[in-house]
Amino acid sequence: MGKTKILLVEDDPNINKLIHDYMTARSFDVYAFSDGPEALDHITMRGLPHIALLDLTLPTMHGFEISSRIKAMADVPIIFITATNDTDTVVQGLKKYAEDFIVKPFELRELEARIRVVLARMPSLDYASEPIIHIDDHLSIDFAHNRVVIGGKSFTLTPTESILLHVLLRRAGQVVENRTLIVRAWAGKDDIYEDTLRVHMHRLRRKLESDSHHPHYIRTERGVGYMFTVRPAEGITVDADSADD
Amino acid sequence: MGKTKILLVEDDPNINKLIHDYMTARSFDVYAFSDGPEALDHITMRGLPHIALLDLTLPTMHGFEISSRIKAMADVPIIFITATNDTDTVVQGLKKYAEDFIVKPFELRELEARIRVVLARMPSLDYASEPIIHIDDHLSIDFAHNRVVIGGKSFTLTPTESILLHVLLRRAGQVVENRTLIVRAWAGKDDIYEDTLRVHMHRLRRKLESDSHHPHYIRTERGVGYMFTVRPAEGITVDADSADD
DNA sequence: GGGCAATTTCAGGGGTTTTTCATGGTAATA
DNA sequence: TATTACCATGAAAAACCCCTGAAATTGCCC
Repeated sequence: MGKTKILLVEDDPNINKLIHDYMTARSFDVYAFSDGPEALDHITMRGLPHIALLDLTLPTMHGFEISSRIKAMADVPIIFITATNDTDTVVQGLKKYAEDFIVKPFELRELEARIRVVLARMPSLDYASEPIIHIDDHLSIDFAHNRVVIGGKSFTLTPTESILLHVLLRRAGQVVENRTLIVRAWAGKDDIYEDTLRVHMHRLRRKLESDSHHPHYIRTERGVGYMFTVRPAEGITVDADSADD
Repeated sequence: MGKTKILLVEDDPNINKLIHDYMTARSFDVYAFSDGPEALDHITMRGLPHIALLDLTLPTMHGFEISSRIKAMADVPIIFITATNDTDTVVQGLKKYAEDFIVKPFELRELEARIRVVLARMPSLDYASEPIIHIDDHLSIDFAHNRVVIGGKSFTLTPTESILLHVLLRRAGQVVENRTLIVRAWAGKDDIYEDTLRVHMHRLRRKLESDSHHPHYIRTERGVGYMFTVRPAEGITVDADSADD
């Protein structure tokens, strides 16, 4: 597996170069841009990064906007870099979009430390590095374009479905609690009920499960949450035999 | 589910009270202390919080020290509150101990936002990430997937059974009182009778005892409670220490 | 505004889990 | 042995959770 990919969007050339050089020296792969559209184009072409560092005030597109677009594709962690210390902005950003917020001027060491903390909490990010993820012979997923290909057929995922699938995939083999799924897919909102989650899981299943009564990929853990399972070969060890109840 | 529990350690009475009152008003359960030892005692007595807010400079115990002790018990997320903006301290803290760092003076809204972000990105501090526990040659337990494998057969545990087994296992070799089991499995509810507990223990036994008349693993201590016993020599080592009520 | 896609709410049904209840068994005590 | 308190067990009722389709709502683009 390759290096960790950082998407950087910062219009001040000096700061941009500083971050780029420092992080590159710390053996990250840094893709640096000075405005939102180019960065989003890059994602469309080359796939998702493991983490995004976004300045807030940019020439044509606000950092929040970029963040929304990225989050509509997948659950990519975001750190905002900003010159303003305005509490409203910070709170709004944290509530709706970001995993962290760092205020200029800052030291690069601190930025690095914060990046690593965030990444440490986001397991299995290898999925984000390949433009197209091949789950097995039947299923492959392209998060940058919100598409799944299953048994030759191709479906478009809605933004919500996309995030849910991404969160599940990132923790493949572990049960992801309903609460966690809701928090990640509907960050900031507080009036989302489990019923809503169920409906979305249902439609996600309809797209990638051939037999929805015996789901192959997405498993329900009653009372807890859902789990993405990668069946036979690699993946997790679910003990050879399972006679089940 | 109950409220989110915050452990607060801050020796400045004003700030302490401010945070306590604000977070309580935002419907968190706040356990506030002015020094490390009392806070750690509280954990030993009353169980782990969902998140800890720690000041760095405290009378007898440094915030880093408290953090180490807590992290040694469980993966509880930590946010440091500090007056210093020293990068070395921040970096060191983030690297080794904390999920986030907030510098005084700060607005309570921002603290709340950061708490929520940290909680949202934690993989849930339940027993969801423990590895498979091998009790002996016949029995192994996988709490992450709520399953037991006994003599080649695999059974799924219901949530209640899972909790009960988990509590018993953590104190393997000791008798766990009925009342304790009830508090653990039905935290918050107050109309649970021992009869109910017995029925659940019965069904737990049916799943992992081959001869329910002569139970091998779960022993009844008449008038007191139940005890999980690991028979011969090389049983498992279930952490000697445990912090519960 | 009209149309379209996505989201959310709602309600029925099915299955599982939890709880209660009733009965018989077992250990301690006098 | 009789009594009492506690426990095991099965069965049935109640509560709960999830699936699913359909309708209502929202949001966006032309």
